[in-house]
Parts: sequence; C-alpha cells; structure tokens
Amino acid sequence: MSGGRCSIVWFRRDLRVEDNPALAAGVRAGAIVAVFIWAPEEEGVYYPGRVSRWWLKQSLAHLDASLRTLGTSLVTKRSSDSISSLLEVVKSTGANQLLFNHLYDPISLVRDHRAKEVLTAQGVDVRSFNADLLYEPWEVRDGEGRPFTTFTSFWDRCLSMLYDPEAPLLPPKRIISADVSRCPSDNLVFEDESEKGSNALLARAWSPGWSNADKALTAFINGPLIEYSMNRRKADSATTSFLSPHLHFGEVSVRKVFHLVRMKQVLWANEGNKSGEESVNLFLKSIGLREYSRYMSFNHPYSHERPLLGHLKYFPWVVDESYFKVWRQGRTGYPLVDAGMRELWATGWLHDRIRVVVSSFFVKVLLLPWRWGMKYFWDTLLDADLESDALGWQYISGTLPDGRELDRIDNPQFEGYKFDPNGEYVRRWLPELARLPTEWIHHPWNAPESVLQAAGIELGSNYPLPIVEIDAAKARLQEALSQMWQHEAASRSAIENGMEEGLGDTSESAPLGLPEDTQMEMDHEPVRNNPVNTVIRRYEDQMVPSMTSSLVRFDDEETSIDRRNLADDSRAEVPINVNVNVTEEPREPHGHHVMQTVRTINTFPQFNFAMGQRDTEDSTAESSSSRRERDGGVVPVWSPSSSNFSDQFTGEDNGIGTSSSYLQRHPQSHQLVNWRRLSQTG
DNA sequence: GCATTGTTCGG
DNA sequence: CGAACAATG
Repeated sequence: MSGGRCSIVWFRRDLRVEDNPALAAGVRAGAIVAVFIWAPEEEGVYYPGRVSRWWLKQSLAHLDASLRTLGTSLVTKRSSDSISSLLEVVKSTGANQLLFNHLYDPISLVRDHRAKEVLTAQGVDVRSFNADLLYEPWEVRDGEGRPFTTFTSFWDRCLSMLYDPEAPLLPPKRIISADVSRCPSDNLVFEDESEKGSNALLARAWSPGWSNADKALTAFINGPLIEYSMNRRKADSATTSFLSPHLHFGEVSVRKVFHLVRMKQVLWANEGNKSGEESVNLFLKSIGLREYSRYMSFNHPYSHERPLLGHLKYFPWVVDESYFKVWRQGRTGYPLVDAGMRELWATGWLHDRIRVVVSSFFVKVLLLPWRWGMKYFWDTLLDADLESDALGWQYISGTLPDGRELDRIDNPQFEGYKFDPNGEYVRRWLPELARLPTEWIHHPWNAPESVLQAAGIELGSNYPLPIVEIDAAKARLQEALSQMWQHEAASRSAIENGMEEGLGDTSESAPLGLPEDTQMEMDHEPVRNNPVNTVIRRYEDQMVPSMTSSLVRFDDEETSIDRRNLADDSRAEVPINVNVNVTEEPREPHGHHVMQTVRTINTFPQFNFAMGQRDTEDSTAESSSSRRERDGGVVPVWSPSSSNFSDQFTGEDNGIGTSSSYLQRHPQSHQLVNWRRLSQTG
C-alpha cells in the first residue's frame, strides 16, 4: 500500500525505531523523510543543560545509524523556528504528509498545534500519535469526565482502564527513503570546547541510543526488578532501572516497559512471589508518576513555574544567592545533602531518594524558591525532564493536593541513617569525611574533637558546620508559614473589600531568569464538568494535544468571552512571548522585577474570573485579580487557557473523590500547609 | 496472644 | 491527617 505518499517523520523526543507510531505510519504510507530539528531557542530558559545535550547528540547518532541500516538517514536542521524548518523540508522534498508523536510540555503543546495549523494550511496532511504514554491525558478522566487531581486516583484509573495500553510496534523491516538530495542536513553543535572534557567521562557510565535503552530495560527486568521493593531505600545501590534518560528522549517506549514488566508480574504472581509482585507495583508506580507528570502538564500548563496550590505565592522565600551557591557546591554541612549535590555535579545523576533529600532541604531548610532548584536540576541532570521535575518539586514544596506537607522537615541526619547506614555513599562523594567513623558520618558536628582530629577534619575549615541548625530551620519555617498565611488572609480580605490590588505578594521574584510566580488563584470555581466535550477519538486520530484542544471544553461553558481572541492568543503568540521575555534579568533586592508584561495578559484579563466563584461579584474579582497580575509585573503567560486548568485545585465542591469530605473535616489553620485547609479558607 | 499506644510515612 | 507498622504491656 505504498504509492504517492511522501511523509516527513518529525523526530523529537521519540528517538527510536521500535514502537514508533509516527514512523510506522510513514513506512506504511510510502517514502519517508526522517527529520530532527534542533531549535533550542524555542525552549526559552529551558535550553538543555550540558549533559542533556551530550545525551541527545549520542542518541541522534545512534538513531541515524539505525535508520541507515533500514534504508534512509536522519536529516538534521538547525533552526530558531521549527515550523519554518518543516516548511522548508516540505518544499525541498515534496513531502505531502507530516507525522509526529505527541509531547505534552507547554511549549510543545503550543508549537505542535501551530505546526499542524500551518502545515495543514499548506495542503500537508498532518497526523500525530501517542508514543510517550500508556494513555493520552484526555483518556483518563473521572466518572464525570474531569481530570483527576491526585496521583493515586489517576493511577488507579490507569491500571483499571477497560482497554490495555497499545501493544508495542515492531521496528520497520525496511524504509523507503524519499529523495532528500535537495534537503541538506545542518551540522548540529551540541557541545562547546569547554564542555568536551567533562562530557568525555559520561560515555563511561552511559550508553545513549534506543538499542542500548532496550538492553538496559532487559537487564533491569531480569535483574534488579525483583528486588526493587527491598532495595529502594538505599541511596547507593545500583537497583534502579536507570531508564529515565532513555525514557526522556523516547529511546524506549513506556508501553514496552509496561508490557514486559507486567508479564514478569504475572509470572511472579503465579509463583507466589509476593515481593516480586510488590516490586513490580512499586516500579510501575514510578512509571505512573512519569505519566502523571505529562498529565499534569497537559491539564495545568503552568505547573513548571507556578505552584498548583496558590498559597505558596505568599511564601517569604529567602532570596539568597549565597545559600544557593552553598547548596550547589555541596557545602551545607549536612553530609547526605552534600554528597548528593557533589554526585549530581560530577555525574548528572542522583538516586530518586537523594533527589528528595536535597530538594526538600533546599525548600524547607534553606527556604530558597523551588524554581531555582528546579532550574539547577534542569541544567545538571542527565535525565532532566521538565514535566517530571516540575512534578517532583511541586511535590516537595507542598503545592500538590497529595504532595508532602510543607511544615515537615526531614532531617538529613536521620535520612542518612536510613538511606546510607554505613556511610559509604557519603564517603564516596565527600573525601574530606572519608576517615570519619560511621557513627559520626551523618552528624560530624556531634563528634568528639579527638575523633575529628583523627579523621583529619576541622569543622568550619575543611568541612563546614551546618549552614542552618535543624531546630532553627524548623522555627524559621514555621515563621515563614505563618507569614504566608497572614499575607494570604490579608490579601484575600483586601480583595473581598474591593481593593484593587490585594496586597503585594512576597512571592518569588524572577531570579535566574525564571519567570515570576504569580497567580494560581485559589478562589476560582472549577466548572469543567462537561464530559460531552471530552475528546474521545480513535487512536490514530488527528488530535494534537494542545492548549486549544483542551479549550474546547470550557468554550462551551464560557459565554462571556471572545473565544476567537482567546484561541488565537494561545496558539500563535505564546511561545514567542516566552522566549522573548524569559531571559536573564538582573535581580533586584526586594524581588520587584521589571520585566516586560506579556501581551496575552492584557488581551485576556477576564478569563479567570468568568469561571470564577459564584458568590463573588464577578466584576470585582475580575478587576482586582487581573490588576494584581499586571502589577506583579512579571507574568509570562503563554496561554490564557492554562490558568483555567488549575482552578480545579481550588474549589471546594468540585467533588474530587474523597477530597470534599476532607474539606469538611479540617478547620482552617495557620499552622499547617495543607490544601484541604486552604480550600476552606475561601 | 492480642489489644493498646507510639512511630513512621505517605506521590 | 490516617493507614500501616512497631513496640509494649
């Protein structure tokens, strides 16, 4: 069934030939132009870090080699605008079809939607596929057609869907190459000279590329998987799957992972191997978290820069560059934290447990704004992944409905006992502590002077004293929380009294070039209970996940706004705005940031409030809140639609499973950061 | 042995 | 907070 079709297969983060639906569709239809476009400027501040680029380079080479054995090769383009590059490829090859697999980060959502529009307008047939998830975000909904708001409910549903995730596709046997003689490849540069030395080391530990990913998967399933539940508490052990960078670049399909792992589970269940079965459940949960991160990103496109629960915008972050630096360098005086940070710097890798330790320390002990930490992870992690990392940091920061509570400080000393009982991990990464006996390895500040001397340690000199005592940290955190609640309450009452601005928030400024964290309004009613419009289509349909595809749903409910305007805004302009505005800005002392206000805000002020609470006069809410947003000064918004998707967290009677009963039960308090309480404050 | 209280931990 | 688990009597 070949014929006249010539398809561009646009590779992005699906760098594999196996179980690649876009590629498979192209092969089925006829000739293929395989394209990769390197347009990092489109990513704005999320320009990939050094190790991430190193991985990408290897992975592309690997993919190209595979494609060559199948009969074609990878065309590479350097671009500042993916869509114009696609148009060029269309022109130079005569392709009449564009095929790609879905992505769910906010920038891709907008760009891909536009790609589809633009190319379709040029007469190109555009098709897109799910290659990254077990189920598309819009397939997983509660009984009333709304997205789930807690991981557990989400994952339960995924595991009990009436249909299984698609079975993985085999790699094509042969590919018919289109004529690309007039479509030259650009040489892509992923590292500069200064980076080469550091990168050379990476190759010793990692082998990017889809067939290596496949080997890693097999090795994991036949090895560490069965012990996964026993070993997961150790900082050090090589018991994790090490699949995350492979998964990030789509070198291996989660569907394949899922199916293979499930088969093992069935096997072990039949053998009565309880712990093996449990191991699979735990491992699948981590796969589920990855799914959930995409789900959240799709439903809440702001989630990588705004807390999902709005109270955090009143949190008095300590905007202290020197703390930040100490953390990065692994000189906090807490051995487990420092070991983790040194490992991260040296290898681009951290065990999940240690990620939680260091990020939790960052947020709760140092009180630094979580997005700084997230950005640092982005820059340094080999498996840096915007959606997963945003979810992780939000979890740590207590801004997810089912995340950790913010007022609980984990003591790195005790975590050390748990995750690194023999101190091996600390000794490996902190040579200056290598001679300290295990008894003191996680709290050298308590060690007798003689012990320290024998170990060659002089605290405050060759290893620091704790930068903040844990008791002091607890007090500081409590103080910060009570300030946060006061601000929150004052601001709310100011708004209710009709003051235009509420109170200026104390929120994170926009350091490190990151956008200011502003509204995630607490007081908007979620009104998305319209299952009818939930997009349900067949698997190979034309649906591109995009802001606008989600917009469909509230369009119907929302009569007071100019829809065309809204949609236009969210599509074309947004990504450009992001790139333009989110650049490094000098930070000012008190977090007052001057940054260009993004156009979309002004063109679309009324959006939030049209959905807004029923018991508040619309106009009031409208003006105050939109004003605040502007006054905040720094609000890169790439789609007005996005805020819409977060208000479900804020409502009281949106019937999210058990949550409403929780709501009834817990009275408001200024002590606890807890979404249930928060929701009651409305 | 089992009910009771304390502790840990949770996506 | 509440569930699960541990220590305790």
